[in-house]
Amino acid sequence: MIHFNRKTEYALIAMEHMIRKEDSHDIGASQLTSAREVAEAYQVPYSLLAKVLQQLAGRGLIKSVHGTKGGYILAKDPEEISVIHIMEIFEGPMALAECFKEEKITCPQWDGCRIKHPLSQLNHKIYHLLADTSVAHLVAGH
Amino acid sequence: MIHFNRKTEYALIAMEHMIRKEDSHDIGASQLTSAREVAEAYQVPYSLLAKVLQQLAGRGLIKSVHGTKGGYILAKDPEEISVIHIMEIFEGPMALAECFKEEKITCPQWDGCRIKHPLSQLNHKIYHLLADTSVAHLVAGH
DNA sequence: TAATATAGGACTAGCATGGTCTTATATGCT
DNA sequence: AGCATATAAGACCATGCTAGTCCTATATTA
Ligand code: SF4
Ligand code: SF4
Repeated sequence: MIHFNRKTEYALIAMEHMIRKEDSHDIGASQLTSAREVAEAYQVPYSLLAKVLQQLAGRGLIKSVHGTKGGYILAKDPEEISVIHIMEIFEGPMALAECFKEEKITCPQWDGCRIKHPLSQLNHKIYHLLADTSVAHLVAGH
Repeated sequence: MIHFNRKTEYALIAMEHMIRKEDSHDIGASQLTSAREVAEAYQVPYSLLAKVLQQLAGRGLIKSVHGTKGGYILAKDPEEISVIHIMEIFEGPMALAECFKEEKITCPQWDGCRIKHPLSQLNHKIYHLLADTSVAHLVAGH
């Protein structure tokens, strides 16, 4: 089926939260966002969210700060981060059909398959929809 | 992740096969297509394909003929059958996020969730891509 | 009556998802 | 120094879905 898994959604929720926080320009307020802060604000399981943020940090999308008063902060322009980028971190390469993401073809139907080319076109259209939507678009008013 | 499951692919393969057969206008050749014929032509597991075709017949997309020399034949204009229609038979309602297909909301994040509206827009765009692609489009040259 | 087709239910191995728990480490505050 | 709190990372697990098999019943033709 076509759907986001929870990790992707939690990542998007957290990113939206951090973008909005940055936009608010609250002088004095820390720009850092901790996993706990997001977990409590949106009722997301803390342990799982923590690892989601760790992965985002590992990919360089956000920067982490250790220790008390630590947390995360955006490391890139949110306009430059696409929804498909987040998705592929948590769900692997997007492919409507298995054969669209494989080096060596494992699908037994491949030889005789006559639908792979038209489906590949659909695949590209959906991919570009997701690639053309940045996480900044998720923030209301953007 | 965003992908078709095998049943959907097998259904699309079978539909494409039947459309092409109908287009060929072979006088004398039976227009009926058996599950075994498709299974052998595309190396699809017969038992599984049989049930896929049964479901398509149950939904009225194809008509079944019992007995020896029986099989299936298209019951509707393939231009009028969308890819999303086939998908939703085998994978349930399409929804990028769970909350897009529920009557009563079960997602714990729903109240505070700020990404559901922008994601819903994405959802509709993808849905219409799939709704605007008919199974007839899958046939080469269409 | 035998062969072959659809109809449909029961069952299962394997895998992905979504989650928890534990430990290690870094940092700020008193 | 010592504690509280933050990230980092791995092990572990319950549940549900996927993709498939197998078996039986029924309809039709030769
Ligand atoms: S070859 Fe055809 S059946 Fe196999 S994965 Fe690609 S599209 Fe699907
Ligand atoms: S409410 Fe938000 S988090 Fe919950 S399913 Fe909908 S989009 Fe996802």
